[in-house]
Amino acid sequence: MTTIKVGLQHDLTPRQQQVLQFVTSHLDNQGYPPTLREIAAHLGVSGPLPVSKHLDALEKKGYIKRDKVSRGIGLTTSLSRSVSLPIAGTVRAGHLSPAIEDIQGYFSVDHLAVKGNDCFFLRVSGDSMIGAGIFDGDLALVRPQQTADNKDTVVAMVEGEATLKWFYHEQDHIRLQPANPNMSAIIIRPGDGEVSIVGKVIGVYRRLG
Amino acid sequence: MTTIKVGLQHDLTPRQQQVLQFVTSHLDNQGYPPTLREIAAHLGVSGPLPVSKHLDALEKKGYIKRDKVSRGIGLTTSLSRSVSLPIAGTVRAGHLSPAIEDIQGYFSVDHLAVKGNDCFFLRVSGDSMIGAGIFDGDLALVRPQQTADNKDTVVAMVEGEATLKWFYHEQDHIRLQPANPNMSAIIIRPGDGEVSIVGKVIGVYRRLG
DNA sequence: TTTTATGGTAGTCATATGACTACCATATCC
DNA sequence: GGATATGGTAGTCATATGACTACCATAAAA
Repeated sequence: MTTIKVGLQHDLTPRQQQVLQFVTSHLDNQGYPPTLREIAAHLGVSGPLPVSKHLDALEKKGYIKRDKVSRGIGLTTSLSRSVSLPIAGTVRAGHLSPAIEDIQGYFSVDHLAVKGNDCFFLRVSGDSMIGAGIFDGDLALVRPQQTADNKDTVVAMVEGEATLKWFYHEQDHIRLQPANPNMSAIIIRPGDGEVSIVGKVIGVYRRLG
Repeated sequence: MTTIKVGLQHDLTPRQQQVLQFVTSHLDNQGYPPTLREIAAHLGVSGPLPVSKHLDALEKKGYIKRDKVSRGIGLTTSLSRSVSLPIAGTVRAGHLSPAIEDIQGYFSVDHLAVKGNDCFFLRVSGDSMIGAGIFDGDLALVRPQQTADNKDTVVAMVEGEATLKWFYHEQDHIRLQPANPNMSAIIIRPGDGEVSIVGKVIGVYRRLG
């Protein structure tokens, strides 16, 4: 029971694990795969041939894909695919405030959590979405889009300011509903000012402890 | 203010954008970067020199990092590190249940969110931590540890089963407190059974929409 | 024992590849 | 007009690099 095996690659020999790990870390650090001789140097062996054998074994076992070109090593494991997205400033979710500012930093997230390639994070401030489990300080993953469906959590620009609310389109108006019983909804009717949906919140990340 | 440049690459010429996009897609598809001549062929130009110029421009603008080796192109965006962690099964946060099972999959998260290298994710089921903004279906990022401080959210093994609760050490007993007024705390006194802390919840990821 | 898989040394070879020179065209900026 | 940046053609060159041959050692399997 309960044993958590974190990438142990049971069917690999220790040497093959070493090679795979080096290739992976080289890709992480340099952005491109190592040459056979670079791997050889890391292993402490003298020629490219043993390395080539190990890579062949790794390919046969399905861990990598080789091409007959320089640095022609590709990881088949899409495990480690992630996307680094900018943290685009702060949204005041309680009271309205200047909203989205410049990029504060970057945060990586699994590519499966992201749809499209223009998503970004916003750091939430305020308690207006507390009922939706979105707290002050959380990172909201936002996908830019102009439309929204009812009950979507959206970032809406209202009179030049960004708000994080539930979105409801009702009859002749849009209701921006905070998930907090102490706060009241904002009703926007045509002509009340500029209202545009910046995007939809498709994920939330919170750090604890 | 307010301009969100999410990979829009405003400061790139169309040609430079083409190059960057090709490099990115080549990395996605092949797992390693293209050569200058492969990029040239894609652009429809005849020699490596224009490509080299474009890559130099991209490096100067901070989009890539070049090395003077074959395929020595690394994306700076992927340099912000992430870690792929296993999703180690399900924790029933409401009622106690068999707890941690085998690995369901993997999920990448920014390395800054992880302390240590033996963390893992648990998929939450149940509503017992709803007051802490941890909902059914959320991914809880767990750092294994034996100790816990008061008010920490922990994964505790109680009589062979895993629970997700707030941890309080009081006088002669441990109180595992659900963040849900409809549920009552579990009091464990020495001799009541095996109680061990599996780990502390250091992050929560939730997918919306 | 023989075979097979793993893991290694030493070295050769063809060529893929980055760097470079020389030159040109077209814009934009001051 | 002159300077500068972008974008390109044609070609050369040194070497990095994958593939290969020949040979060896060890351990496990048949």
